[in-house]
Amino acid sequence: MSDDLIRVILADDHAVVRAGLKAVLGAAKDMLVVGEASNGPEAVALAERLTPDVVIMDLSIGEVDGGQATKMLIEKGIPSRVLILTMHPEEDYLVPMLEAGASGFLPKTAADRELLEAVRTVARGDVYVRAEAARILAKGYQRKDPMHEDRARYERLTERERDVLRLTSQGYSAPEIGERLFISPKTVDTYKQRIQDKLGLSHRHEYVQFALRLGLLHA
Amino acid sequence: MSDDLIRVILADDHAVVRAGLKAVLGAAKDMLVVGEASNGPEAVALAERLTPDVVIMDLSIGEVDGGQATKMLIEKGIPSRVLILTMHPEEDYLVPMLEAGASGFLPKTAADRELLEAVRTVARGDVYVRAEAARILAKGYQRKDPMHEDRARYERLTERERDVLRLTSQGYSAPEIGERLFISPKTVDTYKQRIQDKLGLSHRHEYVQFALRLGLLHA
DNA sequence: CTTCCGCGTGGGGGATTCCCTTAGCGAGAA
DNA sequence: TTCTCGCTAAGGGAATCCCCCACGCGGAAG
Repeated sequence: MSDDLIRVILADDHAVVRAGLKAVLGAAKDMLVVGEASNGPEAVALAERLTPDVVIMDLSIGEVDGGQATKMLIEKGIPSRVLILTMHPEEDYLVPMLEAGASGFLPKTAADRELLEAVRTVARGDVYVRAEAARILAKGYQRKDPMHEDRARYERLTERERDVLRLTSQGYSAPEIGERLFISPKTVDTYKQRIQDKLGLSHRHEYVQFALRLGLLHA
Repeated sequence: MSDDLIRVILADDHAVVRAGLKAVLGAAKDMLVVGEASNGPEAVALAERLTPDVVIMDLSIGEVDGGQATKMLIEKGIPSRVLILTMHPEEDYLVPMLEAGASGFLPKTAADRELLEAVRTVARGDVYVRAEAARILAKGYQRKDPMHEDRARYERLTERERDVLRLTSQGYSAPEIGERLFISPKTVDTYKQRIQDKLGLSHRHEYVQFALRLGLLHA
């Protein structure tokens, strides 16, 4: 196995990026690009067929993102390792990707030799994470929990309660919300009361902060 | 001039992307990559020194983005053409970039030959825009004006009025804002009245929408 | 087959907030 | 000086918010 070439699939929706990766990997004598995909499902199908050693995966490749594609690979039992290569900084995605089953994480700002080193590392079955990112692994779990708590509490809300939470955080008053949902303003009041009981949100600004954290606004 | 090589500078903070561009452009007999930069100021300095025919510029390259770097090139009177190459869709950035002085705009999803065609087009002094993006140019100006109007109106507000606008859109009530700014709730009322006079915002949800458009939230 | 609970729906009433008008004061411009 | 601009503030009626309570329905537990 150690004499064989490392077989690699590239999954990125940017043609220039794929070209760049092919150029870099092609210069290495111990690697071979055996396939390319421009979206998530394509990458999964290709990996299932070719069972490469490594899949180099971008995070934002169409509707099915790299994280979902990675999970699919794991669930299907495909033995390929996944190396996440993205323009997003480690802070936001490192931990979720490793949880999804990725074996390595590298920002696109990385130099060529770092990429080759990462590919070889994950091909060996090891996990590749940059030294600077090690701190994230230590700290990251602390600030991910409150986010998950928020999300979990939000999931416990009723459909109507979520409507009221969203609209209230957008600045609508109870009568205005009542018009939109075709219910009485007093009913809206009731939902606000329930939201307060369930989430502990009392003032309106807490609604806004909560909605901002959950990404409920900007819609 | 038509016999000469098209001299190109690459400005992108992603090493792999630069490698990819070099690979693609290197395959073309009529082009030559004469320099690389990984951030905006570096790109400007390099272009000033080498006066290439084309600068291929990414939008998000550090603190000084591609738009600012493009403006700097224009202001310094550097004769190089700028081709914006980005992962962002045309809808959001095409018009602002052309206004900033760019000669071309291409998403990174574009194929190799499209990139070469774009480089040759801007090197000739023409403007390169994809066919699908022509629609944006027709429609874009209609929806960019209100944005500029919003921004312009916001600039006309006084410091205190902006504070109240921001805090109100975050969901704070007049008494709460008064506490934060160390003024009376009634004074906050006054500012809200002025904001309504100047911006025509009456209901709270209009505050939120306005602040969302202006990017005042998420802070 | 009851009983119970979750969910959507509504009301009453006191406290609070909002909206609109009016106004004083200090600093810089005309 | 006089005028304008920005920051400050109050009064009062209308609207909203907050908290407690109530009803009907459908599914789950008993």
